[in-house]
Amino acid sequence: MTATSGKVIVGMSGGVDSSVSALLLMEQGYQVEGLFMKNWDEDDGTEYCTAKADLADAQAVCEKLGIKLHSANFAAEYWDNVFEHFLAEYKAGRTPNPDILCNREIKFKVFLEYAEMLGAEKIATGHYVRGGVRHGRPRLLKGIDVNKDQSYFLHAVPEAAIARTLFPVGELEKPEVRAIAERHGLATARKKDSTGICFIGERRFRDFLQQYLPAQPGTIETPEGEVIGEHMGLMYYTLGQRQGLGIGGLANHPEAPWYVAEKDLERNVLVAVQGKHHPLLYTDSLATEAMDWVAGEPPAPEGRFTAKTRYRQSDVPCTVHTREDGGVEVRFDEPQRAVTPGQSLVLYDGDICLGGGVIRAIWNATETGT
RNA sequence: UGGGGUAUCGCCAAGUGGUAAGGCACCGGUUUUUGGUAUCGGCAUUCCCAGGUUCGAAUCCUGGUACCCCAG
Repeated sequence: MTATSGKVIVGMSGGVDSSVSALLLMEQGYQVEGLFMKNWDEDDGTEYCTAKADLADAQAVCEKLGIKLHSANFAAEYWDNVFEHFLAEYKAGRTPNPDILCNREIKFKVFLEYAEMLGAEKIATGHYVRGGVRHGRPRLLKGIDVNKDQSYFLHAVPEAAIARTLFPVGELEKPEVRAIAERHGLATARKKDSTGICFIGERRFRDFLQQYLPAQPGTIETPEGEVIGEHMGLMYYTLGQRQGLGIGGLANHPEAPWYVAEKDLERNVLVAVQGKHHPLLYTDSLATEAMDWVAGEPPAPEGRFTAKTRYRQSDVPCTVHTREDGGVEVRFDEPQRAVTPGQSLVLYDGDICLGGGVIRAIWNATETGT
C-alpha cells in the first residue's frame, strides 16, 4: 500500500480490532476519522450498559490517536431491516443470524452512505477479512488468521461495498493485533473480545427473546414419540443444541447427553436424540433461499466448492447447483452435523468468499425426501 | 396390612463392614461478533427415618415410613 491522503472513516466499536485498524490506517497515511454506531436503544439502562463503556473506550482510543470521533444512531434502520426479520425467523421456527444482515444492511450500507456524506472516500472496519483483486475484479477474501476469519459474516455484502472498504487487521493474526495495541498503549489492548449479537450484546438469550415473542411450552420427545421432558418454547432451541434441555438420567437409556434433532412446529414438540453423533443430527444436502453473491452473480450455474454452514466451521467440500429462483442446492461430500435452517450457507473458492444464502430446507442422510 | 421387592446428589446409577464411583442435568470459567457446539472446573461429611451391634456401617440387626409387584 502506498501512502494516500484519502479520508477514511473507521467504524469504531470500542474493541481492539477497530482500534488497531484506525492506527494502522494512520500509519499508512490516510486521513482517519472514527464513527461510533449505536444501533440499539437500551430497554434497560441499568443492567446492560456496555454500550456506554464501549463508547468511552472508542473515545479514549481516538484521543490517543488524535483523531475525530463521530457518532451516529442507526437504531431505526437496525430495527426495521435487521431486528424485524430476526423476530420473524424465530417465529417461523428457524435460527436466524442477525449479524449477517446487520453487516449487509447497516455497516456496509447505512454506515457507508453516512461516511460518504461526511466526505469520506472509503470506510474501514475491524473485520478479519481481506478485500483484494482476483481474476481482475474486487473480491472478498478470508482473513489471514484462519482462526478469526469473519468472511462468513460478510458474505452478503456486495462487491461494490467491499471495494470501498479497508480491512487492515484482515492481514494480521489476532495476537499481532493485540501486540500492536499494547505497543501503542491503546486502552482496548487487553479488552476481552466481545461476543453476542452485535449492538445488542451479551445477555440472557431466553429473557431477551421472551420480551418480544410469546413462549409456548410443550413436550420434548424421542423420534419414537416417548415423552422425555418439557421445553419452554420451540424458539429457544436450535438444532444440535445440548444445553438447556434439562433431561437427566433415564432408566433404560444410555448415559449419553441429548441433543435437539428437530422442531415440530405443528405439534409444538421438540424432538431430541441421544448421543453426539446420532444419525438424525446429520444432513446430507440442503437448499437455500435466494443467494447473495458478492460478485452479484454465481461463478457458474453449478460446480464444486467448499462451504460453511456455520461460523468457525472449517470449509467442507460440496457440489452446488443453482436454481432458477436464485437459491442453490448443495450436496456435501460428507454429511454435516447440525445444519440449521435460518443459518447461512456460505460458499468459497479457495480463499475467495463467493457469497451465500439462508438455509431453507435440509435433508437427512438417511431420509428419502421431504 | 397375606407374600415378595425397592428405598444412595434434581435424574439414572455403582457400592454387601473400612470410612460415598460414574453418567445426565444444573451452575461457573474458557472458546466464540448469531443461536449453538466444544472444552475446563464446581456439584451428597452423607446414603428414607429412629434406635442397636461394631474400633469402624450406605453396607449387619430391630422398629417405623414410603413406593412397587404378586396375590386378593
